[in-house]
Amino acid sequence: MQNAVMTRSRTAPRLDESLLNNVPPFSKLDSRQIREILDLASSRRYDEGVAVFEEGHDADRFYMLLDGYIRVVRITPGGEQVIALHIPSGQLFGIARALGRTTYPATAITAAESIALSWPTRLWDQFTAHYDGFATETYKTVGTRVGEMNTRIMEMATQQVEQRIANALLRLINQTGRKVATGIEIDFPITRQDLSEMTGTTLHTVSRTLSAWEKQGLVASGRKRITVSDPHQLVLLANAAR
Amino acid sequence: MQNAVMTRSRTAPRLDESLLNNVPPFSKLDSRQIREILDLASSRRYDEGVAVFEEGHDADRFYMLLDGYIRVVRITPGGEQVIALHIPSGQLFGIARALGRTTYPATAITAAESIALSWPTRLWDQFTAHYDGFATETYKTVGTRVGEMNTRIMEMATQQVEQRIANALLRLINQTGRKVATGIEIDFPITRQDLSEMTGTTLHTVSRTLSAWEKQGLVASGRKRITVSDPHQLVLLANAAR
DNA sequence: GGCCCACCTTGCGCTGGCGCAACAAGAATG
DNA sequence: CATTCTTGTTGCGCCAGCGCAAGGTGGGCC
Repeated sequence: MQNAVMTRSRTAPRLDESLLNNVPPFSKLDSRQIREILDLASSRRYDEGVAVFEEGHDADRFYMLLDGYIRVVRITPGGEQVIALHIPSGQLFGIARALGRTTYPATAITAAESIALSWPTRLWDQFTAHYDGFATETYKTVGTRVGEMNTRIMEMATQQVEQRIANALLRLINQTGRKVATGIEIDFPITRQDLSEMTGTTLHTVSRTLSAWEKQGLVASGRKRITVSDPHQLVLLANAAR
Repeated sequence: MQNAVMTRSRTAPRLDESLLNNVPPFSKLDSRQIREILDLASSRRYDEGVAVFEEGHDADRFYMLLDGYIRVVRITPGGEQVIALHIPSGQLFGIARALGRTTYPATAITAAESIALSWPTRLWDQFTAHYDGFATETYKTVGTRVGEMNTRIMEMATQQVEQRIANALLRLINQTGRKVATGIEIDFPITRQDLSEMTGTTLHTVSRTLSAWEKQGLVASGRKRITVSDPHQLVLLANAAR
């Protein structure tokens, strides 16, 4: 599964400081500090569908997604996948240390071709101690993700499948949407199967639901591609009382 | 809802140091440090069914549960409750700061009569900076809870109602079980409704399921009381392939 | 002791969504 | 450009679990 094409920064030209300038965990730092951090980083490109790290393995590195998208997944004993989160570029991931863990709690798979920086986990304490705002911002990230998980639990406990799919789509276009002529498109390849793994249903039901919405002009979709043309209507659907 | 009976430590005798001696976030501290921490704490007793703090309110204090049980709940716009977690004694809660938040993300309700210490949130940074192990241990707590939430998402996405109820029961007896003659009893009052709010189903289905298990001798239950007599069998049920 | 209220049980009919199955339509590969 | 693979669509039958409704039971309170 792992792809052979990769580049370590040690052999490549120095990374540009602008990469981290506007990224929350590093935004309070001055140019010298960012230089230090970049010099310690490895940079690497990942093909689509490749695992960056896997659930249960030693958390020996933590990551910062520069470009692309990451899907955080868990596999049941029975082999079914569940998608826990999507991570857009500009965010840290694989930060087991922030949760007091020594192994990764889930698997990270690229949803599109991606580029990520990474550092050895032993630098984590150094980062939190020396770099102003790093700790605070990472805990905010954790907090946001916890909030998202919480919301999903509520949705799964109380909502109908149709509402859950609507909510999942809305979350995706909020986090990773790209404006196009006909609406907002999800900016990485996503299958019905993926959506079903995000909402705890089957690809059949997702397919049927999207077909129905397409007929109503709410969405336009094709192979691995979904465009929401009427977000407002989708919000109404998502909040519809049972 | 809030109960009138309460005691602030400031007016009561000094709290005993043994209270925090074996509690993970404080276990590495010496007697002098524990004294300092206790002198800053307020202690208070809560009746069963009382809200300690509420979702969305300013996170002005953080808490340590000395005795009793806490239910962490969220309410949907439609008014339905979902139980996110149970917190047993000896754990911190209301630690919005550890998630970079300024408001509580959920409501904490006592599941039984409880006693908790609390400190103003402005002391949080002081605690994490000065007290060895405090930060590490609290992030472990966060990590554990994130793991639990994650597991619940997986269960809700992939398992049948019966398995989810079995898993919820097993989690409860692991965290808060008390050995009795006929098995392991959940150590605080719990209704079918509560279980349904933990598993995303209805009290009817929970009632039917428990009745069936009772006939098979797996559990014994009464009003607000559940005893698991055959945990092993329950584990088999929880893991049963669809 | 008797009333009331909160909690629990159970029967019955209905339906949302699943599982199966067969097929369609691009994309990728040689 | 033929073949194969992956992804998406749709019809159909079925059933787990829900909603409704009616009734039971134990505890707390006047």
